[in-house]
Amino acid sequence: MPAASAPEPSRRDELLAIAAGLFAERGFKNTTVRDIADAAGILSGSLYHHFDSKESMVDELLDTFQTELWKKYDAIEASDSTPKAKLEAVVRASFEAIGEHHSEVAIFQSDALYLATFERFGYLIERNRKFRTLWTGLLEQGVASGELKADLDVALVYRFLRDTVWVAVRWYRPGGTLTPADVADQYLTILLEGISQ
Amino acid sequence: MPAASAPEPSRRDELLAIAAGLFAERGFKNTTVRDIADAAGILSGSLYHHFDSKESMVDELLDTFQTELWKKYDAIEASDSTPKAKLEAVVRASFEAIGEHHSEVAIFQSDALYLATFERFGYLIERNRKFRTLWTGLLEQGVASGELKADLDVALVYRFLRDTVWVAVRWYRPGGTLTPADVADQYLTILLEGISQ
DNA sequence: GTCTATAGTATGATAGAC
DNA sequence: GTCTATCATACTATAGAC
Repeated sequence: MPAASAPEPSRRDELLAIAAGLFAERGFKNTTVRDIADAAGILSGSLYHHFDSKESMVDELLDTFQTELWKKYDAIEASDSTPKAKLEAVVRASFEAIGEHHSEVAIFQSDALYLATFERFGYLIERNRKFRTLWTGLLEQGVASGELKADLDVALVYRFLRDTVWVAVRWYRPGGTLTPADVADQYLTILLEGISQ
Repeated sequence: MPAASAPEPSRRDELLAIAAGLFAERGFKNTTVRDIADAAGILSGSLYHHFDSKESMVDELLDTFQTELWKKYDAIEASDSTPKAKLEAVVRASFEAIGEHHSEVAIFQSDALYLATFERFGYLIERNRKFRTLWTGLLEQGVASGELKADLDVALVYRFLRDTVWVAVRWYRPGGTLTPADVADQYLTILLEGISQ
């Protein structure tokens, strides 16, 4: 019976984590099943005992991560904070996701556009729409409530905000001196107050 | 004799432009030489009359674009504006580059990290270093001159600014209603003043 | 759960005719 | 400048032994 505090990862989970690291580092298409098998110390054919295909590996990674993220988003949306506070909360939750699911976010940033061209990954497009609806909604409510500037171009600020948050996965390294909360604080300060003296 | 106002593109230039569009749209690795040839209406073997390899195509695209961009950066750096004005100018020049060399910027954003692992593309790493030196230098000078907030974390603001500018290539479409100058204006306003009321 | 062995395909690139 | 034809290699995936 494994200790409750450290559930033993199954071999399958280990392999998936190895694949995630490689996909994140060099891209889905640039990672071969042989690369994954090599990194795991087995032969490529053995991978197919655990997974149907290379695609199903990345599918499982992205779906699991997004499901978890949306639990947090839904809770924030359902809370009774002000629009601005909700916006800050979803930004913080997103930076936390970069800290906790670094590989998955990196894969999503690099390969989602390509993967979304296959029917199998159609859910990526649907989730993207839902994401935009949530974030632009909060911006619009913030403008309406007077917490944000009245003359904002919401569509443009949305893209600015979205990109600013997720692109941080390119340089942020979990386990360094900066916590996700630190980065979120600084990003929100810049976004809300600007850098001008 | 071709008209001076519209120099005829050579067949080679046409092929390079076709390759650029495909690389930008689906990534370097996801684009095959057959894809490029198909799009040009020729067979893949014929491409090798014009280019040594697929790599040399992307090499030429990135190098040409970066050389041109650095002419602008160097001129801005050498001007006698204030640090803040120089910073605004390099941001504007970068958005202009997204407008004028959309495919090249997109390729750079998607594939530079992967390509830089080959010696042939070592210049990408060197240029990246030069870029960071220029931008962080301007931020530091802006803080020193009192134009920017004194308590800025320059390294973090640099990454924020850099990513915010270049990642716009993902959604910006040249020829739409927004000019690069429009986008630059809005981005700079957010960056300098923030979105808080 | 992993290995051996291999099928089937896609890919970058080349040689020589037209 | 393009085509025909093809090579050599790399890739995903499968079948069956251990």
